Amino acid sequence: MNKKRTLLIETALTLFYTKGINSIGINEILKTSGVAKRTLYSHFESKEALVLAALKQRHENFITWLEGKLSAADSDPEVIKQLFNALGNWFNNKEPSLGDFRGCFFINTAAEFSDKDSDISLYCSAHKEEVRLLLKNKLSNSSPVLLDAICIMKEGAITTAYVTGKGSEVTSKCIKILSAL
Amino acid sequence: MNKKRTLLIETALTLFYTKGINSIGINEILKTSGVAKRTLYSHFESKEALVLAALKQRHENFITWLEGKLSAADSDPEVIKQLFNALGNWFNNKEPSLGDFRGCFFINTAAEFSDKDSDISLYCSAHKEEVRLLLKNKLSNSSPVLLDAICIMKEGAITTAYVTGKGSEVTSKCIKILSAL
DNA sequence: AAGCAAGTAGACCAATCTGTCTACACTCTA
DNA sequence: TAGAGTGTAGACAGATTGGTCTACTTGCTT
Repeated sequence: MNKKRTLLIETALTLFYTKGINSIGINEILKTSGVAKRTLYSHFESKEALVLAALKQRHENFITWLEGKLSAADSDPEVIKQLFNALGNWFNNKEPSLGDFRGCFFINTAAEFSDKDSDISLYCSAHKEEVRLLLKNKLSNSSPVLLDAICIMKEGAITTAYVTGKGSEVTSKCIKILSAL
Repeated sequence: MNKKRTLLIETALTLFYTKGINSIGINEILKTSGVAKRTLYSHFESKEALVLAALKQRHENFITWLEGKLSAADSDPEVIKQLFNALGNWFNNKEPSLGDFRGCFFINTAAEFSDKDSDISLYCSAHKEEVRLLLKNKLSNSSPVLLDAICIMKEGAITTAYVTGKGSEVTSKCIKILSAL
């Protein structure tokens, strides 16, 4: 069934996200999941196919999570507050559905794959576009500048939290700054 | 002399930055630079040592470049304008001293190395700290919030430009947003 | 009960990885 | 002119990579 397939994707996603795609070999995914190599290659034609499946899984997890976090927000300031508070939780490992924080999986993956035209890089770009669209639909369409500001600061907050490790302070600063706009 | 050493660092930096550290083997650096393997290992005790040297080189290049770009700025709005215009040039490959744009070398490298306590990850974090310090010294110390905003938006702009490929529009948006603060 | 799909374990392959080592060549200086 | 220092070319080692293949087992369905 797709039971093994699902297990492989979940295992791959966890390992890829926590260690980086190039640092995780197929054999490690097999060992962790307990699945045989033959089975993996009957479900996925290559490691790249598995990577794409993991990206897709993460994308769905993230979008679902984000929609949930923003569902109660009914005004622009409320969207900002809910969004960055949720991000702050994530940075501090208080969002179990997103796993232990190690930056944005799509930014990290794009950093590992230099070919901009590869399916993997294109998927990372498309993910960001879809998150932007989600936020756009949540905001009053009166201020396109606010959408830009939120998206740019969101990326900045994630990157800053990951690279510098100071994730606790960043999000409240973002809320303060964006509220002043 | 340190001629070979310099050549190795420059070659390594270019290759690491354009392709990613885990995607570039020692042998490729040797082939490109024309240096013998024995020579490399007489100058650097491991690949990691070479990576650290390349990071240091990039750090110095970047700081020098940034200081040059901000030297004429004598007010906060001027700093913002010069900074993000310079970043915009970088994104559009108009800053030869920084090489073909492939995001921030330090963010990309941090994404590849998951161990936060490794020398490599620590160097990436320290680089961001030093850039922040440089900007702090350039700004009137009356507004700490502005410094935060600039730093977060800088990271967001770099990441957005790299992952989505839309680097042309981002920086002018940043200037507009920050000027409204 | 038969047969097929989906699984397992793991040997194997060719390539690539970092790093070591041998053997030799050049160039400066004492 | 002798020796030290720095370089070269590349074979080699041992581990690991993604991926293929054989031979066998399990479990569902008709």
